[in-house]
Amino acid sequence: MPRASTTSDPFNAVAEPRRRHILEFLAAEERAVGDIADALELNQPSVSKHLGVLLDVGLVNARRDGRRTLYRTNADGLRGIHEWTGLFEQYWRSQLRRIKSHAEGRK
Amino acid sequence: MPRASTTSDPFNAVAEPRRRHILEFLAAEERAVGDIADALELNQPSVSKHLGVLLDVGLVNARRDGRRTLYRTNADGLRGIHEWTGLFEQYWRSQLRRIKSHAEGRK
DNA sequence: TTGACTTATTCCGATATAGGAATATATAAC
DNA sequence: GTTATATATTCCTATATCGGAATAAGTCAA
Repeated sequence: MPRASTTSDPFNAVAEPRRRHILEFLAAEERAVGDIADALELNQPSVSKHLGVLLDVGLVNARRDGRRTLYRTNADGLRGIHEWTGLFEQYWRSQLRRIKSHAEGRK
Repeated sequence: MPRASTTSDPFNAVAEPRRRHILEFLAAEERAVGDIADALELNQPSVSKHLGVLLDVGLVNARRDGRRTLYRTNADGLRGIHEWTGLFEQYWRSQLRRIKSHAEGRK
């Protein structure tokens, strides 16, 4: 079986670096496809395809404006990932404590 | 070009649901491969392969104990993802505020 | 309508999977 | 040594990608 579809969930969608760049670029304000392509130095079809994936999993919103389509990051779609990784925070914290106390020469 | 290698970075490694389950299972304490396979109802070779990926990107640590190999989640490897998604927290917060104030009938 | 502009879609090729089965390797027990 | 146990690796197949090029589709202007 191949890897799960990127359209299936946000974890897969953000596994692609260019899609992360797009999400960063669209976080603060909506942008047209061409502007994204220019800013990130990608081909227009490539941008449209990545946006399609992000749209499918709900990580961006789209709005038509004349002949342009304006996209913007839907940050709420990233909360699930943030919360999942947050489950491990206690562990990396305690590990840091161990390292720290060791460096300080304490048991 | 295909998707980036799963061994290249944690984002790709956690895109696979079974690997996320493994990380959860190994968060609190180290476990042997067979125990993981039993608990998550996976075949042993499948578990070994997933652990190999997680080990390559530094998301687990391994330790030999007789004929067993004990693995444990290295939570620190997940901090990068947590921090990246955290960049968007201000946006989902402000969106929640908008929704909330709208629901309360305020402008 | 015709043409310009913007975005979406299709077709293609190359490749990195993930699972299953079988096998190899390593360690312990007898 | 031989056997049993635990884990890693190899080989195979099916499939989901990603990028590039070309094209289609939607929208506006004259």
